[in-house]
Amino acid sequence: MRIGELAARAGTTTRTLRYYESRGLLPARRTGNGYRTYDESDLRLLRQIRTLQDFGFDLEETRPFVECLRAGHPEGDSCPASLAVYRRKLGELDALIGQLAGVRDTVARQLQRAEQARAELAAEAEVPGGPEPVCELGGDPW
Amino acid sequence: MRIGELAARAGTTTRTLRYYESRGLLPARRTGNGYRTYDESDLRLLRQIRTLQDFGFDLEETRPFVECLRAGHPEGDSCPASLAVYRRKLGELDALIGQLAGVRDTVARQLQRAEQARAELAAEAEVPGGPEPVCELGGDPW
DNA sequence: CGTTGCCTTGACGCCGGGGTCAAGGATTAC
DNA sequence: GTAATCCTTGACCCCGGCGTCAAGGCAACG
Repeated sequence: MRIGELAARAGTTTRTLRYYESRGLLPARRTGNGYRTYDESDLRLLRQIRTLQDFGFDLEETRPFVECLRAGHPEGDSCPASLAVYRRKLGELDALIGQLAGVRDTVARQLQRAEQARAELAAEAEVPGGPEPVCELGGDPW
Repeated sequence: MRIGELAARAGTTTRTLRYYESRGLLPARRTGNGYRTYDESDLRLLRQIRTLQDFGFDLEETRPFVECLRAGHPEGDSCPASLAVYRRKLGELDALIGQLAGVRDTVARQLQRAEQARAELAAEAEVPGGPEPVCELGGDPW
């Protein structure tokens, strides 16, 4: 099969395939006229790459999986190098998620605070000298 | 104060300040010799920008906060436009965190599966024809 | 006077993962 | 024959947020 068909079957573009080839990730055989030609096993490699890319793996991080498949293993993650990438990625994801969760909470608190401040200003403007801010720690109002 | 001092006091670089100015975010007055000159209020604006940037806000997203401060409000988030950015960012963060959590779980499962497969292969190789895989649903082994 | 150290503008580089021409060759279809 | 698709390589573009020169001006110190 030629590049256009492979691209279509993997749901990507010819440009992407040539890019992968330029990175040494998915080399192609050539026919007499210089056209790239691929077979079903290339489609498997490509699908492996795409799956990992969709997970947010860098292109370089897919390389161990591709090489594992090319070495004849049944799955791209049948090799230690692939497992190592999984583990590293898990760590990165945990770190990133934790960091984002921290930011999320900070932003949520800032929003709360700012909304509260605006509400107080609005109330004060509506009834100038009107309802005092309630003291939530109050005992009996003398 | 001049650009170098402002940069130092905000923990950033002169290049960054010129970049912000080129984006219209932090314009500078000029002295007679063409040097940029800033005052304390500029430092406040800059700190606001930097804080939000550290949270992962795009530069454009800091603009409402800066304009809010420049309009004389006590805080950068004292204006509705800033609150809108907060809310939008919260949504984005939640979506992103959820997505990353999904990927994290998928990767974790893949890792588990792949490790399990390797362990089974190793066991089989160690005692060829040895311990059969246990059938967890078994009744009596006839 | 020279040296050092700040400042100015302008312009290119980087990173990842390709998109998007451009100019030309090969094959197939009619 | 020629039109329509494919294919080839090469090269520039994009994004955001700056880093990093380059070439030259202004100020202060000794």
